[in-house]
Amino acid sequence: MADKKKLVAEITSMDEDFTQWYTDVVIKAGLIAYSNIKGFMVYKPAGYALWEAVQKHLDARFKAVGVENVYLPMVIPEHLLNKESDLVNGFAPEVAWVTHGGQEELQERICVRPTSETLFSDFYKDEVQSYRDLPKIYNQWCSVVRWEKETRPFLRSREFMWQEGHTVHATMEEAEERTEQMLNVYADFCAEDLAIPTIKGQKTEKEKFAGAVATYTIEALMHDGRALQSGTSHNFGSDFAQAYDIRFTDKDNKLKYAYQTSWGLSTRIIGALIMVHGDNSGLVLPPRIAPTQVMIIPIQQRKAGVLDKAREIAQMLGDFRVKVDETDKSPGFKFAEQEMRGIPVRVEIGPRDIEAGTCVVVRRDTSEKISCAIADLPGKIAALLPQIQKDMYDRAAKHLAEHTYSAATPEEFKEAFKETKGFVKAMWCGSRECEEKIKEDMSVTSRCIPFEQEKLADTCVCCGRPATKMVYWGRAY
RNA sequence: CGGGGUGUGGCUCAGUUUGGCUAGAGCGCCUGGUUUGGGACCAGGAAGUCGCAGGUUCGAAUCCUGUCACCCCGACCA
Repeated sequence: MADKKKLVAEITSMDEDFTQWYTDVVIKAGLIAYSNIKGFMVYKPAGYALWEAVQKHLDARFKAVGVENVYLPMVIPEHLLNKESDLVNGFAPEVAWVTHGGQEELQERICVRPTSETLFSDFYKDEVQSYRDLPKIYNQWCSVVRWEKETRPFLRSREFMWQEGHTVHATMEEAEERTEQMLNVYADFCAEDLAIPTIKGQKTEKEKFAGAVATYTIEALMHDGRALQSGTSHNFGSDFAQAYDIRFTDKDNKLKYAYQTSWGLSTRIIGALIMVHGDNSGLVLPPRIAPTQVMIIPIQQRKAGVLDKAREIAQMLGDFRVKVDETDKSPGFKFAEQEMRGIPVRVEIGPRDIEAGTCVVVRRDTSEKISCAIADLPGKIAALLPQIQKDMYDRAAKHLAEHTYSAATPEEFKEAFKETKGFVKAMWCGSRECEEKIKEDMSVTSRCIPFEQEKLADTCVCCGRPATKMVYWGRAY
């Protein structure tokens, strides 16, 4: 896609400056407006519609595996946050504090949730008494605040929307099963709805969530070769239960600590959507989540019958999310506009077509133009949308495969990151020292220990000692 | 938090070095008309406390001091 002719001016070419390209797309596609407060974004209709689509699909997948939605407070009193030390240490530098209520200074300051493990734990403490109360498979859709130093639309904002699932179980096995199950839900959602292939794996001790026993992740590869953590699922074991005193009486009449998990996916995924599928003309949306799937563009719309025909076609395509661009702009402007916004299919209809009983169908992802009899259009679109969805996934998967490299020796490892942009698979001894040294020397981080392991060599690419795991390394957003 | 940069109509900027007359341009916006198969054209119009505060001066967008915000590059993070 990168070599495709740039059809839209005003968007910086991604080969020239990927960061600027990203910002241009976000703005020109009408997704975001900057607010007056650093790191807080306005979601414009096109941007919010994407989040609504993500919510709709993901929520349906949650419901299918027994998840129930709840809503908890957005603020946490300090003493409650302080109960779990790893969590506090992990998030302390970036929480926002409320110190006053009106004019009065509060006795105890309260923070705006950076994540809700503490609140859920405190809630479950009273809610869970017996094994009969378990499990609880709850989720909430909300926004959280983390006072980041550097911010970017979708990828890192100080307030971001997400869902956070929090579960309690009677056994470690059940918690582990749920942790893996939810990671799979995320991976399937990314692959099937967003057309984004991901690598499933486990975070290293260094990269795992503060307070977790194990963190699983799906890692996606952006067009510029950088990685993006796209969803995470944590198994907390009984650590939080011990800190927050979540105990229940089991079948054997013994008092036991419960086991917990949490899992989240945020508006950051929209950044992935942009950076995996976008091109130099702007956004490219997979049909399944595109708020508008088909845009009908009338040509010479003032001529008698043209607009009527366009509306008639919209009626015919009632099974799809379809719109007619009736604005009084020139056709060229409209084409460019719809391309920037990433609408999967464009249908052109003008006097010439009407006379011939045809229309022109154009794919956003390939720019392919197809002439189609108007009568055949519903069938054509019905076949085309899934085809585009599949092709987009295949292209992204091809990009991922072509930008994943293997390194067996330290030399190969260094060489790989000198030239290549993407993931590098390499063997690792499992020590934190090596992980830190690699980060220091090459400014890349371990992305995950993939579930699908390969044996590339016997020794660690850093220290030469016997290797225990194969790890994906990369530069991350 | 360290390094660099920028604040002038909605947007992108010129003007600041060397203070001076009524603060400009392009894009966008509004009105009317002509247009329409890859970002149309003509005519007219609206819109700016020059980031904010103080100072120097007969006079400040321009000089000085302070301050705030934002952007980029690092360290930290979904």
